[in-house]
Amino acid sequence: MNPPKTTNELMQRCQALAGLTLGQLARQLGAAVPANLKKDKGWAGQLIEQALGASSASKAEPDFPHLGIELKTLPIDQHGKPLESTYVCVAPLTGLTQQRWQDSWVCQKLSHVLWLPLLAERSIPVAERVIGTGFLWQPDAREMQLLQQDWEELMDLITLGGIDQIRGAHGQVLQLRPKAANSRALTSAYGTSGQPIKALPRGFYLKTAFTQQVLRKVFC
DNA sequence: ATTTGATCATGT
DNA sequence: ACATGATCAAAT
Repeated sequence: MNPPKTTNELMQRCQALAGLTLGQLARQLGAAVPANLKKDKGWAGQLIEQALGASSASKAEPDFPHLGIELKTLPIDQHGKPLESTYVCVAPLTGLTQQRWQDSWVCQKLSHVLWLPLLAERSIPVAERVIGTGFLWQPDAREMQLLQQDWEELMDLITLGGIDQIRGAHGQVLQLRPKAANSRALTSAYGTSGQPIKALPRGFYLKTAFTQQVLRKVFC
């Protein structure tokens, strides 16, 4: 699929997907549907990227560079409640330490998101899971402030060497969790005295309560 | 090893 | 029941 040239074109393609099951979409694209997502956790997201013409899979860029839009699927239950926290990006444990919030990876990624809800209760077979109505979102002033607050708190802990004290429970809307192949993976970080150490790579995630509010604003 | 896409599955 | 911590696959 070629990349959409305009936001309008992107949203039209998105509309065309609403109501389809993953099985129907996979058949259109000639893709096989896995029996479960245990070993294909990103399958649905990548299928939808392909359907919409996202051009930068596996690159550190927005999904639609020309439009500056990031695509995120959002697994929900039948009541519209997010089933999972939403992965945003990896956390820089070294390097860009004096970064301002406005320049941060998190802020840039979240500044323009195309959310695509996906009815994905685990009791529903993968092929029968239904694609919802996608919508464009930009954080309002209140949401932006909550995100910035949590980001600054977490970045302080990282730069002050508190990486191994950070747990998922930190932060109101944004949390820091492991993001690695397994718990033995290591990357560079700062220790409690500022010395270089090796630590488990982390990523930023949006908590479900936050994404639920985003959905409510749009559908209520 | 990193960054993309996330969901799994156990502990609380 | 739910969130936290752990994990899987592909591309680079």
